[in-house]
Amino acid sequence: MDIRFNFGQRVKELRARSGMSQELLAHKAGLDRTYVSGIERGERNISIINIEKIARALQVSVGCMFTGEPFSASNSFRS
Amino acid sequence: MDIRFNFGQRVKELRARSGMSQELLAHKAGLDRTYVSGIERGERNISIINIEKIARALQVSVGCMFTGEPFSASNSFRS
DNA sequence: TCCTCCACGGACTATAAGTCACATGTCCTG
DNA sequence: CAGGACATGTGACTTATAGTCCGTGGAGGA
Repeated sequence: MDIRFNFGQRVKELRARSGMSQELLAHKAGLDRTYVSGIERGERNISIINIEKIARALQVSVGCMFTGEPFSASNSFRS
Repeated sequence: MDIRFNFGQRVKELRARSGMSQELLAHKAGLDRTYVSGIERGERNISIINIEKIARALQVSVGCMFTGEPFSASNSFRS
């Protein structure tokens, strides 16, 4: 499976969970709406800096973006 | 603070733990040795596909690359 | 001295970032 | 039904930078 697709699905899931539109998420992350759309569709090979922007906008940890865990519990220890 | 730096430190840590040189890691990941060097020094804005390549080469989950967890305990995405 | 490992640079090429116009579809409301 | 507001998909495009390939030099170990 393509990690871009999985990541996109994860973004979509987390965004839906917080009730945001692509446009609002894009605005919070400082990105373009169509760019976020491309990410969710798995068409963008997003870089680590933009991954972090998305995570921040979604209010989850970056690690959380790559797990099925509902919340950012992954950073339980350390920091 | 800079996610590139933190990611680089994490790569360095995991690589050291598995006793690989930058060159070997680069070869396993299918990347250039100077590029891996740049990543570890926090100078590279690596993309998600290459993050996955590095994770694979290090035999850990992608999520593991962003946590302090020693092993790939949480694995929801798979190839 | 050789050898391995790594930081770092210059010069490229490949591709991500970022933006736009427009299309589609849904759900309203007059 | 026509209209408007809103959410999203999509192709095309330019600019910025990711990523490669050549190298040098230094530290440390055998």
